[in-house]
Amino acid sequence: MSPPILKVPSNASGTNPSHVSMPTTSKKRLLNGHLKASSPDYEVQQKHHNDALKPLQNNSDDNGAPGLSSRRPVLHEGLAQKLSAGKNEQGRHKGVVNEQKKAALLKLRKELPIWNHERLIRQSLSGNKDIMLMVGETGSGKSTQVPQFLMTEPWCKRCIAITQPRRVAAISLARRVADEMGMTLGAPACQVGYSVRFDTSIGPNTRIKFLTEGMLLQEMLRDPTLPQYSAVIVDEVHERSVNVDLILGFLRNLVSSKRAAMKVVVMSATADVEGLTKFFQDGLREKTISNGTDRKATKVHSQGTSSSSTGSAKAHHTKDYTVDAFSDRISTCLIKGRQFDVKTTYVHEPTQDFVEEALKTIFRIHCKEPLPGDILVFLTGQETVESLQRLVNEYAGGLDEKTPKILTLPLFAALPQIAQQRVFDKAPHFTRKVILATNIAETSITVPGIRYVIDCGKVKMKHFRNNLGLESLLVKPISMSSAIQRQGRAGREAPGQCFRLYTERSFQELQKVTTPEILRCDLSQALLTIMARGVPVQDIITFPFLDRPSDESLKQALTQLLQLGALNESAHFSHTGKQLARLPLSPTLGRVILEAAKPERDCLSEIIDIIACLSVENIFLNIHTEEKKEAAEEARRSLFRREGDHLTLLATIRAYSEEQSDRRAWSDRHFVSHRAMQNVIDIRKQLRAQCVQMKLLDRNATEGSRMDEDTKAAMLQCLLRGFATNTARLMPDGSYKTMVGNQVVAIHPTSVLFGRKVEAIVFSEFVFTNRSYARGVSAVQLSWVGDVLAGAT
DNA sequence: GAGCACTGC
Repeated sequence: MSPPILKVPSNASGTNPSHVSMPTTSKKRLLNGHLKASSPDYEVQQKHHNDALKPLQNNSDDNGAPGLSSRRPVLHEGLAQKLSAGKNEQGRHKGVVNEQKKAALLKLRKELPIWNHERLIRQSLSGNKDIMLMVGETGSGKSTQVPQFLMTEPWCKRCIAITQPRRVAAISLARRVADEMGMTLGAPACQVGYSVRFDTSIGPNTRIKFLTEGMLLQEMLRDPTLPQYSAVIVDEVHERSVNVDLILGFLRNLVSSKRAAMKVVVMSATADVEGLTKFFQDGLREKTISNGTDRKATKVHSQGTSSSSTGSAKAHHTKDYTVDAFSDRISTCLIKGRQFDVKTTYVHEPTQDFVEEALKTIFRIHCKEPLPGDILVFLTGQETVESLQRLVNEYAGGLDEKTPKILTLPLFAALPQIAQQRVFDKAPHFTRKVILATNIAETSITVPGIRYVIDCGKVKMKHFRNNLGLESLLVKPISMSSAIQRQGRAGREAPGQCFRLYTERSFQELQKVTTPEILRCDLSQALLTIMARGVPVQDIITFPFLDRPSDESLKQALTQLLQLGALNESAHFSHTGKQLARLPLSPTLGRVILEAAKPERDCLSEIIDIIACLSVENIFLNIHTEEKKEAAEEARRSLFRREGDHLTLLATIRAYSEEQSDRRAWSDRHFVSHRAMQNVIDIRKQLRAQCVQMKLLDRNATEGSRMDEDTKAAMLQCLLRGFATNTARLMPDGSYKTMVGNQVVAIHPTSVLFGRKVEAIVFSEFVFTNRSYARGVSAVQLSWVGDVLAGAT
């Protein structure tokens, strides 16, 4: 196998590429065993980590997290070090470096707003005080300092867990805290570790463990009481992911049940403190009252009114709990952040076209305000980003020579990493950077150098419609907290300005906080998560949701789980349900896996490959230009299968796997996303391991390679079992109508079956834009659909 | 003949 070519990111602004040292990279590639190390994402990580001696200077968020997200696994420094030659000397050297780092960092730590609160924070969790709610504004240092304050407390005998919504944040926080403690992340002696999907660095001495929310939930599957931890710190709660809501519910039960000695810290940037306090007080109160009284009645009393209103829990709770005997077990802590003033202006009249308004505002700022000071524009999606970019570039051509130049930089998730990285490069001389971003810049990526923010006031958001059972993406007004978050991006390094492309009146009318995800998504996976961690079906109604989803959406999710067999006929959580919960997949995709493992189907290896493809974003690149479109069609022809998109995916992953020399070049040739394919390979590996562990797959089973007629039929029937309700039949007029609900649905133009007429189809995705579309489509026999529908109901 | 924000196991 010839080594892949190492691509050093090159760009016009002349960034020093010296952070990519060839020996290290080759070493990592050897250790990883395949092509991963040559991915540009890895280089980004290196760059940040080598900057450890000058922390908080760039790209560092509140947490010290690098701003750019990377999905690629990182190898542990400790392991790499052990395998390198002359390790003793290097180890000593490392020790000196560690001490130097530690000393340099201590100076910076002492300047953090949180530093003077150490005693108070320790006291807040001493004795019988179990819960602390902490509001720490951006830049307060809470994520890095609080675990270090607490780890030496007498009650802290075991590990401290601290959860993060994103992988990069967990990894870079761990690295930062290890540096502050003078340790080497990944070395056996290190007291700091992390755990994220596909990548773990935990040693025998780990005392502080950063992990993603999903990972903590995964650990609860083994033991819901989390006996390995003395404390759990839940960070970034204001983002209100489904997982964080579930974790808070479990932790409330845990603390109030007192089954385990457990301290809980809830941290947030803009928390609704009253709502959270009330939430945990209710838990403690409920437990006390339920001693000897009617448990059910108490539970209904304490949370029955929490309806699906979009606001926080605050609105429902009034005077009866304000003075509470349990409040001494809960403390609150407010830490000021480090934020410069941001002057905010509004438009006087509501605007029709925010792209045009943004264009005007950009040039108004550019011509009036001196350098330095880059502009960050918040837009809704790729399309608005690209059209504004065209406009700005067009107008920038007409600027006179005395005015600084403009460099426009797009920023959205679908953009290749190498292009995302450009927002971190220093602007060329006499040039102002204008970053055109989606919501990715609100939470995931912190762009340095921003003094001006332009906020269109809109966001693209997913909504789940219960009655139709489908999700759609809609452009919606942002919430007030989101507007404040965007505004704050202008004041990270110096006083800044924020231009809101909406009126002050519209701002006042915005929803206070963003509707939590749990109120607008399909709940089947969340319910599966809850039940697999020991909550019986009938107790779901009393699960402590911070915001309770509507009965209707709960019922819909239960119906879905019943159809998939996660609940048996007597509505108890079944063995199938337990198995589905162990798979890192949606319940429907999981069900397809379980079906494929049945002896009469016997196509698990093949199905795992297909499911791995379905659980990443599109593996085929979108083509924009006409000539490329033809080239892409030609190149992909060998991969297409007439049976439909699922077998096409299987053919693609197989061709990719068989490519031994240069998979990146293969991907480029076939207009396939190399990044997505690397992800597919990781997921396939994880799914195979999980299936082996669950005794569904033989350890020595070969990778999916069969494509005979019987296997093909078996695969499609497995897909049908998971997607029984995503089926449609051909009507005499040539349209397709769903078997359940009799709705018209069209095959999406990106499907290989587009324009074809087959008697019936099964599809893995249903999207609603201008009309209803089926995406991920395969042709099936009508009789099969009849069978599966009869069987499932 | 379409047009998809962002995470995570």
